[in-house]
Parts: sequence; C-alpha cells; structure tokens
Amino acid sequence: MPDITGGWADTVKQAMPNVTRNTRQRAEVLALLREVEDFHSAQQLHQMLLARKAGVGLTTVYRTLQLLVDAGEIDSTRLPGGEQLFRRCSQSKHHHHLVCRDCGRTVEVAGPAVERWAGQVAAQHGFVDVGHTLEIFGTCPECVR
Amino acid sequence: MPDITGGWADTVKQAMPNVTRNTRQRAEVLALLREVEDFHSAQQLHQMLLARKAGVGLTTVYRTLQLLVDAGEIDSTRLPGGEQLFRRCSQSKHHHHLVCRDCGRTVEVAGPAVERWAGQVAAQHGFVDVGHTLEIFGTCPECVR
DNA sequence: ATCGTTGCAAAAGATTTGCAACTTC
DNA sequence: GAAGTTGCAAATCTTTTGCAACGAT
Repeated sequence: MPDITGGWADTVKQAMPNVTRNTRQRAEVLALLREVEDFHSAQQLHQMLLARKAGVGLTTVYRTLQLLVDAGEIDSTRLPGGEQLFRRCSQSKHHHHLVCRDCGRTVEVAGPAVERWAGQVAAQHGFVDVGHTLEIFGTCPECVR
Repeated sequence: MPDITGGWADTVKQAMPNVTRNTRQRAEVLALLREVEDFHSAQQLHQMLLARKAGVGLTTVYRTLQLLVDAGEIDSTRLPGGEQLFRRCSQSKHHHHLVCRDCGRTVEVAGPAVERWAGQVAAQHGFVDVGHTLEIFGTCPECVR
C-alpha cells in the first residue's frame, strides 16, 4: 500500500519521542500539519484549528510545534520580519528554500553539496551537533513585472 | 594613504543616500559600527552607545540601522530566537557564520561554492536581485565539555 | 523658517511562562 | 492518584509608531 503521507509520523508518540502522554490536542496539530503543504506560522495554524473547532489553545500549538522541531519532524524558518514558520518535512532529503521577497512564494531546492560543505566546515572547527539554515531571497518572475 | 576602515563609508550622507540631514546621532552609530567587528543586536549596540554616553536613543538606533541596511552598508541576520543582528560589511567577499548554540561564539567561514550555487539555483527559477543567508549552528569545543 | 530627525512613551506582535484545573496512564 | 498537559492571563522581548520638541540647512 502506498504511503500517501510521505512516510510522515502518524501517531503522537511516533512524532514526539520526548513525550509521555498521548493527547487529543497533539493529535489535532499533527493532523493539521499532515494536511497543509507550505510554511505557516504558529498563529496561522492556530487559526486553522479554531476554524475546524479543534479546541487547541495557542499555547499548546506553540509547545507542540517546538516539540516537533526538537524531534526533527518539522522544519522551521523565519520570515524577514522575525515570525517563525513551520512545515512538515515532506522529503527525507534535507532541502532549502528560494523565497520571493515580495509575494512570499517559495520554491524548494535541494543542495546536497551545501549539506556536506556545512558539515565539513563545522567539523574543522571542532563543532558538534551541527545543523544549518539556508535561505535564498530574490524577486520572483511574477513580481518583476 | 591606506584605507584603515576597509573602504567603509565615513560620512553620514555617504552611508545613507536616502537621508537629507547630517546628525550627531547617525554619526555616533556609524562610528560605533566602524569599531565593532561581529554581529550585534540593535539592543546591544544601543547599550554600547549608552556606555560611551553617546546620547542616542534606542528608537534612533533602530531607525539608523534600517537606513543602513536599505543602503546596503550593513548586513543583517536573524538569531534562532528572532532577534535581528547587524554588522558592517567589512569584506568585499561574502561569507557566512558558524555559530555556537550555547555561548554564541562565531567563526567566519567563506563559501565561494555556495555563493555560486545559490545564484544558479535562483536564476534557474527566474528569480532576480538575489541574495541569501546561511548560518551553521552547532556546539563549539568549549561548550561540549 | 522649514522640515527632517529625535526620543519618549505607548503600541504592536510574537512567543513564553506561572499556575490551577484537567487528562492520561 | 501521580504526573504529564492544557490554556488562560500575564509577562517578556524585540521592534514599530504617534507626536511634540528639537536641530540642521
């Protein structure tokens, strides 16, 4: 049977190893993240949960998202304005984003070479537990006109 | 005569074309930025100005930094926590940072290959006026112990 | 004298935290 | 019933804005 979710964790405990209780709220957040494609802010996700009467508080949304980031189940970026955005990691391969300054349109790009380079550089300086963030900004074809 | 400042704009009007008045406060901010090496937050810079009794308000620090970013005279990044950091563009060559999660220690690293790659990727998607940000995070040798 | 600039205080936003009530195991 | 979770309200923190006073040209 094909895995429609792209292999994404289905259950709360699967997604959040650092957690002991299995709650309705966490399941709701997971379910929502499974449905949406792009990056959304915690506030946006909370609004969506309100809209579907999921009964999940904003605080819990923040806390759950943080757990998921820690567990590596979701990616997070930051908007130029400082707002944090979250999104399900759809591909096993790590990737980056090409973001339009004007309309916010996002294109995913893979950069295996960059990954390796970052790891090497960090290792050279004795850093461990390494991660990185890379965003490319520009004006997309739509917004140039 | 050698240019000690690394060719960095010396005067207010030089640094901020989009400005008409030449004020003491702006000169103070410029002077400070000329002296500090690494990234600092607006708040940190303001503290330094207080320490040297420069008489520049926090609001003005923010406004001046924004003018300088717009003018392309300083770089800005964002910490994982969302705080914005500013730094004089000291080198013509673009480079990135390896930052310790715990102590904040920063190592500059050059990545010419990454630059080229980012430009290519963006061009492939028809994006123009391209820039990028790349930060590598990890735990530095000091903080591992 | 004009009009850009400053800086205080207040507003605006996003995110975090204290804590009592409530679930899950 | 013990311990993890929730969610409200309040706190925190960074950054922005209104506006009257100020200062550069």
